[in-house]
Amino acid sequence: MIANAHAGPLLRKLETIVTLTQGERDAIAGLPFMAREIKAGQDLVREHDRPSQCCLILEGHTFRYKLLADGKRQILSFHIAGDIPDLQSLHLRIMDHGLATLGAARVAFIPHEILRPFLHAHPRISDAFWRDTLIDAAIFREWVVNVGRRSAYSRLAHLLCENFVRMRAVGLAGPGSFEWPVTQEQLADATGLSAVHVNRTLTELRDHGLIDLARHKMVVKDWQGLQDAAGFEHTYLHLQTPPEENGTMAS
Amino acid sequence: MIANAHAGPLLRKLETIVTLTQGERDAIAGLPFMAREIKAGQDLVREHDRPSQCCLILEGHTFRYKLLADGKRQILSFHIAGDIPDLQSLHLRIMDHGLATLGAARVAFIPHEILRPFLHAHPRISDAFWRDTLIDAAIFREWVVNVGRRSAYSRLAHLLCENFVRMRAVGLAGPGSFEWPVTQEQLADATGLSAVHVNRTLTELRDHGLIDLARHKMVVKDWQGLQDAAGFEHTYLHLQTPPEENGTMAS
DNA sequence: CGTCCTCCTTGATTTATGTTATCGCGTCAG
DNA sequence: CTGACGCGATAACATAAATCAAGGAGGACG
Repeated sequence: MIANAHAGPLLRKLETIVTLTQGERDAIAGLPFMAREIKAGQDLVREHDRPSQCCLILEGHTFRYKLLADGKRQILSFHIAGDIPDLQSLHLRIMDHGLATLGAARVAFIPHEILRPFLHAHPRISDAFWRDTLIDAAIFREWVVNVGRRSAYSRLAHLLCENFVRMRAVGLAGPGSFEWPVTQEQLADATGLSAVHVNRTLTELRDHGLIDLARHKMVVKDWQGLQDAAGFEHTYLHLQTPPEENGTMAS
Repeated sequence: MIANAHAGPLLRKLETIVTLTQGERDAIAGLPFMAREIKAGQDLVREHDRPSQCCLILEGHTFRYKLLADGKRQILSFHIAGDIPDLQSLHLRIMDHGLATLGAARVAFIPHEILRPFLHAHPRISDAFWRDTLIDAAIFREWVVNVGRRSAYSRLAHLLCENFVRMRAVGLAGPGSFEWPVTQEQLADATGLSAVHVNRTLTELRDHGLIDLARHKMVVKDWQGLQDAAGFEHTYLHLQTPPEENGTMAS
């Protein structure tokens, strides 16, 4: 039994990266998590902040974003329970982007001055975090490809594939669906499209029988078809256990 | 005097991230660099490779890219002397993208089995590398914004700003110009535009008196104007010494 | 139980950018 | 010298996606 219930999501996440010893698990459970409930659409960190702590998502969905001078927004990534989206603030003083909640979320804040010596004392966990930030970067690269070179249709399909696989990897998605409190405007900001065009394209994906997305629930109706539409290959996610062996429905 | 002339670019790069001790400098100079000349347009690593070494750029320009099934290409980043673009291969087995030369280049290959214990023995250098990969990720984020939300005009201007600042930071650009053996097709693949439109937009930037780009030389004629056109802010590059104090021309 | 407010939907029109095609120039191999 | 080739420049035309505009559905809340 772990001492700290809040450690659950982080442990689950880290176990997808490295196999932890019991000592390491205990050490993580011993960290002082200060949990807080955050409402939907709230900023956790803002661009240009100089945070002195990191945010561990315990429950719910968050996203990173940047705003342009003319008010346009670009969403950079989506994050789920077990993620520490601003881990980088340990090494980079100034936030170059914001972090906000999608729906309501539960978040634990961990002070840098705790995390730094902790990682120093546990080099394997430190390596796991390094590996995680490298996977983060790999996902950013794929997003560059997505917004740079794919059609609206493939682009949206690709985003849906990615989220499905990532959520399944940590057990947060059922065999063919997952909860996702995202609006079409947010999908637009994640794909570099307009909200209107996201609506039209989503309708198209629905009409082709690939997905169903309504009332914060995403249903994957034709997983192979969705991957084909997206040109999705999971390599860039660098999963320890590929989706097929991971419970994602075969067909 | 350093023992190994090949270590120069890497030392210069690392010094922009941390201040090294003499012992650390000597240790780096003691690494066994196997230098090789590579012609223009050659692959250094391919997508899906499982490299057992990292590439240190000693001289010249390289870029990372991905190919899509339909033959489209997206360039993900440009790299210069001192960079180790595939450092991530230390932690992520499979390459999720390729690495190729722009013009002719000189490259040193360093085996993983040398680099791993080396970083273990020199935690401050290891931290510097971690910080560098985090800055890499920050640049990818800005590229997502660039291709996702900026007009062709701003987008191209932004790419030029970024390269100018990055090259100045390591002393590879003069006060208002730098060598850059890039073709318009490559600029297109980096910005998610078509080569034809890059040509048009470049002409526009030239006509506005912001830049001049010909015969592999990029001249910044109106640095402030170029930044304004791009909406460029250097924050995301996380430089130790900001451009102004860094020798970039004031006007 | 109605009313506000978000979010979704759909249609008409515009526009930025892509596509296709052609031409000129410089370089380089034979 | 000359032909081939890669690259840059331009023009004509095509189109994906943005923008503008108006409803409509469903929750939240008094």
